[in-house]
Amino acid sequence: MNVFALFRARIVAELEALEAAGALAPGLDFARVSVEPPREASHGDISTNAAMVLAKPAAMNPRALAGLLAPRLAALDDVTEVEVAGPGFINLKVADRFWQARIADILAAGDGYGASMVGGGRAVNVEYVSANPTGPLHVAHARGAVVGDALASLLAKAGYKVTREYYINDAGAQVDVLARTAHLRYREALGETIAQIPEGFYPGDYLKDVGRALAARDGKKWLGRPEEEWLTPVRRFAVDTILAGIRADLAALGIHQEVFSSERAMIESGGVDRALKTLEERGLVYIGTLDPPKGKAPEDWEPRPQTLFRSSQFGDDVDRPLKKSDGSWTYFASDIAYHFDKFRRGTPTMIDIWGADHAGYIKRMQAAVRAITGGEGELDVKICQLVRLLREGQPVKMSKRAGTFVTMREVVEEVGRDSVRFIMLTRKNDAPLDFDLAKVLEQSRDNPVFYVQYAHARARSVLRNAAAEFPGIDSISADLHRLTDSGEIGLIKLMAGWPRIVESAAEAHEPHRIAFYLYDLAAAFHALWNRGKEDAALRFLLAEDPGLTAARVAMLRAMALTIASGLGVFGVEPAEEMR
RNA sequence: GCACCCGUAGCUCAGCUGGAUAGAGCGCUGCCCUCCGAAGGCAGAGGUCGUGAGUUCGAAUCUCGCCGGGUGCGCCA
Repeated sequence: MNVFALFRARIVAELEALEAAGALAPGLDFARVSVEPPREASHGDISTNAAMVLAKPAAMNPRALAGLLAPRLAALDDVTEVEVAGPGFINLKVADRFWQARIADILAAGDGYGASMVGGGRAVNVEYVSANPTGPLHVAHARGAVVGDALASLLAKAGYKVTREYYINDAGAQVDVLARTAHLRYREALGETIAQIPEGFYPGDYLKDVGRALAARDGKKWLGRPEEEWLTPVRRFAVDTILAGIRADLAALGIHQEVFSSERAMIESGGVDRALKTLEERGLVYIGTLDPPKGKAPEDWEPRPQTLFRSSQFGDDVDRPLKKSDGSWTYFASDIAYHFDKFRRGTPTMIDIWGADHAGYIKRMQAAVRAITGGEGELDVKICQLVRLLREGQPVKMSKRAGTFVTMREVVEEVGRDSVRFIMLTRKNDAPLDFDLAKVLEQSRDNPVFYVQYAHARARSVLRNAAAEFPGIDSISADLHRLTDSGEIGLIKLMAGWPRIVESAAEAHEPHRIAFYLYDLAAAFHALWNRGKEDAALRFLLAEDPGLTAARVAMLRAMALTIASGLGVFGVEPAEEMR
């Protein structure tokens, strides 16, 4: 239950009653009425801007309107105090008994606590990673992988019907380069000496394995044969092999996408022709010549007529080419077809997770989606900025050219998948991220992974002690009204805010908010714990007061469940104890 | 040249889609371990939210112009 949504409904009901009574002008739009926790705790538990946003349309002074509404809100169940503050805020204080009762809700919901139906079962497609099948995943891919996966889980928790998808770019020139390199390594595996990998080939050692595997499967079948004969089968073999490795890398991070879409398969089944025909029917395709990019004109620039898409009609800066000068489709063309395909599969809402270098591509893709779906489809693109890999504050050297880049797998093996997943979500997706391999293993408040896990482990530790020292303790039927300390009520209020966090983070497509929420929740819990050191009456387990102990055990169970629920969205296993 | 992203405490970053006196961590200063895990906690100092206008009851948040940093810019994907 989102308590703010609950109170919003109650407040709107009172506004409607005022309308019915003729105290307010009829036909007011309540859409802008928000009900939120005030930033300052001293302002109460719940705050609404209703009087301020309705003042103008109601032709009233905001404070006068607030004066009309406030007494009605004061009469609501569980409301103990109402004040009109500042320019017209109405602040409510809510009775402890209301908060105490939330513990029972959380225990009933279990680690699914926070699940919501705001998504209404609407279909969403989240496409992420989609790295070229030309090599193993490296750390930068891990960010997109984790962000996409967590966003998908978050949307599912908020009541959307989510498809997790990976787009295989197996049709471009890069997979031909892959095939040629694999063939070279294959010759090497069969005894030829390859002095140096030529320019324009993939230098990474990982392709030696592909060459050996091909030799093992096909023997000398492709030796001394012209490229036309082996290119297609070798390419297929190499792509399949690399892709299997990528899937294994993703599995090591705990990521399992249910749909893997092949660009090549889509092209071969006529998907691009179908999509372009649709655009043509809408009159959005023409032959034209583009201006050279200003300031950075390529040396070999010469104007050429091309098949263009009128993306500028849909918010893009210029029209974009659909065909290369040799008449073949551009990547953009197949990407349009791919998004059209996702749309036709029944997901008008699409989210793509892209790397930083693709930022300049967003406008044209969104333009294309709007155009080809007749405005029914919607594309949101989340850009994941670079990950700077550090160790003790010093940059870890990476060089993709040399083929010695740091793979995702190495990082997962060094620090563990849970740490990788959590750290990747501690920044907004569009902010660069520092990932310090030493810090994530540090046991200090400075390391959010540890800090949040520690809170969970501490709570579980107390619960284990409770089971040992109070056999048969019954936290389910505990008298929750015994939880009256301000720290306890404060912790419960934070826990009660979790469903709202889920809903707002899901709607904003911002899973990182959960990381900050969990950190705040952990901080409140650690603070409460420490107060038990100064004041023995605040310790959770009290031999002389089994009733209060039972209530506190219920609260701790709820705390652990809330953290587990949040970590669940991240795909992180909550720790039972720290080692 | 154009487009997109970013500019918040000495450093690293939050800021709930426009709300009230802008918040954390690190670092600095001073405290709290006979006691459920001190791997933690409490308190203090530290800010013209890059800058100048605009929009309105109200701007770190929205709009426009500058300044600074990053990324990208037909026939790569």
